[in-house]
Amino acid sequence: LYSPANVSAKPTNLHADQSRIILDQKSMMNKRVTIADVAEEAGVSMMTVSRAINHKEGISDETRQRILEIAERIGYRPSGVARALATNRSCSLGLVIPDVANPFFSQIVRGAEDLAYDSGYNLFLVNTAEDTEREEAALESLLEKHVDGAILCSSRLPAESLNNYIDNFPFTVLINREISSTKRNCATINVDDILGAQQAISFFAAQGNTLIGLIAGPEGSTSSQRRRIGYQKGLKENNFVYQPELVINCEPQIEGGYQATKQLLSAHKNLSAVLAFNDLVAFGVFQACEELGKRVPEDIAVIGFDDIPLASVVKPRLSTLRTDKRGLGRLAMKTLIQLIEDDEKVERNLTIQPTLILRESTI
Amino acid sequence: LYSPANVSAKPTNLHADQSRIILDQKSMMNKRVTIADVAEEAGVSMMTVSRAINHKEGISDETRQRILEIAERIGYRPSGVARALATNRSCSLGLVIPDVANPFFSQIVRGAEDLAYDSGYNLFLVNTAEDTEREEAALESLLEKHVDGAILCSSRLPAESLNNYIDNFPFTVLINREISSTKRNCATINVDDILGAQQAISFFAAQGNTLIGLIAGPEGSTSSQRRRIGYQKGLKENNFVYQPELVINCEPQIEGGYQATKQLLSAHKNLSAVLAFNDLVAFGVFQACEELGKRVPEDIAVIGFDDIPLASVVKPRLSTLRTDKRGLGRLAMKTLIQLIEDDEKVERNLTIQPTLILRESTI
DNA sequence: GTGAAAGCGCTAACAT
DNA sequence: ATGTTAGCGCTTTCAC
Repeated sequence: LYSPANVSAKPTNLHADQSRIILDQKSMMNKRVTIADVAEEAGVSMMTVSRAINHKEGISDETRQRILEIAERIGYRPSGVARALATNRSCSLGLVIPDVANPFFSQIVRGAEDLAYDSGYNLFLVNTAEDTEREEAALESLLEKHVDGAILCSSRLPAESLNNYIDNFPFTVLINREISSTKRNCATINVDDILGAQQAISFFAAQGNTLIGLIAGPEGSTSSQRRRIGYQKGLKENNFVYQPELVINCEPQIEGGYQATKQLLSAHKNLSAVLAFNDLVAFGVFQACEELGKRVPEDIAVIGFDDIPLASVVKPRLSTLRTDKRGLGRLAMKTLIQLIEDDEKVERNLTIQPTLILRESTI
Repeated sequence: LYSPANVSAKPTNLHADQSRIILDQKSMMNKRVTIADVAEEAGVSMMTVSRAINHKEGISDETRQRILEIAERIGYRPSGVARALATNRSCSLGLVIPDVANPFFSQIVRGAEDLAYDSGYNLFLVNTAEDTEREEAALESLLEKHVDGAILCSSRLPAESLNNYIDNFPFTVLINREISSTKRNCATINVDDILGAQQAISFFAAQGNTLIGLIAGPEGSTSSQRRRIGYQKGLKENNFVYQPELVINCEPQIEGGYQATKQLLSAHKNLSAVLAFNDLVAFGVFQACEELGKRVPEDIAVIGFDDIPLASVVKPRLSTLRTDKRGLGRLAMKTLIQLIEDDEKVERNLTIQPTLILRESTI
């Protein structure tokens, strides 16, 4: 029955055949190849396999090599789920934004995902659609998914609720949102809207404009409020009088800018410059000017905010305050990963500066 | 020491106090509140708790209610990781696209994520950056994460590799990519690029154009190949001669279209119409035309593909073959979920038609 | 350098 | 209607 000849004849093949049978059975039953399978095939314990695949020490190079080859051969793939349960680290992160379809946010997503990928994390993406309930539901689901951290972009959550979630997540990074007290597990990154608006106004002033309007976007938005403050500071800086009637709120899309501009221009026909809440609103300004027979930039100079990709494509090409959106996404992700990796010296409150890009909508 | 009086005096409070101590200890040690804590607090077995929180039957409404309240009170949150390990279902899905920053894909993402959210799934988003290695790495990571299914968008993977991944994922939906053999765990959704391109060419022909160029996008892309076929069919249909030198490949962004157009126009100065691979490429065509002093549409008519939001905003407004991107994303997600939920009658090969939208870039 | 045992938090299958 | 047992696939801790 058991002859030495048989065994020594083709031991490897026998072994391989046997394992193939086992693996075939596994695949029949739709079962994963596990660390136990690798261990059995290699004739070592599961621990040794674990050490090999995780590149931990305390194992000879020779056995590691052998185990790695076997793992490869029998099609072993580690289970992130099991690993997450055992280690309490999922290597998944959350990114919560209002709307990926908005080019401003999609650029942020791209920057964040790039870095997450480079760092070995996967990214859960969630859209809130500016809906608080949906945002809370999303955060709950991320909490259940055991994410190692999350980036929240332009969160509309009330302060109390937001604080509560920050406490529940291991780590969070907030984009364009401030919190009252500094927390060890939370960092914020804000675009310096005030400075940006100031720059625009100063530029307008230097060009000899005296009557400068602001199409201010949605009243409730933090960015809108900050841009209005910058507008006021810019006027003061240049010794102009702040006239509230030259400021008008609107929806942050093209149509909003169009309506607001028509209203503003009908009341102030000698307006010579307009700062728009964002680039889309600025496109609305263009439309209204065209309709009213005002030339841009000869009659009216226009500056937008954000520099979305098509700002440089529309006619006239739009001058705007550029935010490096992809860089912002990368920075947020870098900060999050630093927090996770317990980097002591990571800055908790970052500000990034927009850059004034001059194109054809200003002289 | 132990007097019945003490016990009966305020049993509930004692219990509550005790549990609070336990929970405080837990939170001190940064431990999760588990199903076992709820079970202990409620004085039932873990199974009963499990049944309660999962709304399974075989439990009285009364106990379910009581357990749910306790769970809520002590801050229990189910562990998706543990559940995934036990059930072999993660409630996570993967979405693999070339680039979220591209408005075509970001709209698809939005549609897909909306439906995933409604259906109780979370979505891992991955960008491939048109890089095959990165795509494979992404798929590997999704496999490790135990996703219940994945949507692959415009995959550049060689057929063999793609087939292999399809076999390894529980379910996949392919967008804009075909496979040789129908598989039970895979569906495909394709935009009818051929028909779209044909329509465009026929329209150009009807307008009296005789020399029509194609800025064809990336050579490896399926869409590019199909659009080229449609271009050829369209020419043939209208009795034009196919001249390969009027077709030029490029990167699928503005810059690519710009470069390609400059090249094409310098060699063929009498070109009177251009079909662009997508809207971004078409914007690049605009830029090049402007630089070369060609008016659109008077000197050159342009049609794009996709109809991204700003196609209707640029000047001139771009005529284009519209795809309902958000609808496509929703359809892909719906199909994936149907596959997962073992819907027998789900169609494995879907095609959606683009619509020719005429604006100002054509006469 | 390697292995055995226990456990992460949950649920399927089988009791009762 | 509720409880018990035995995992899911991996890592941690301690032993050798």
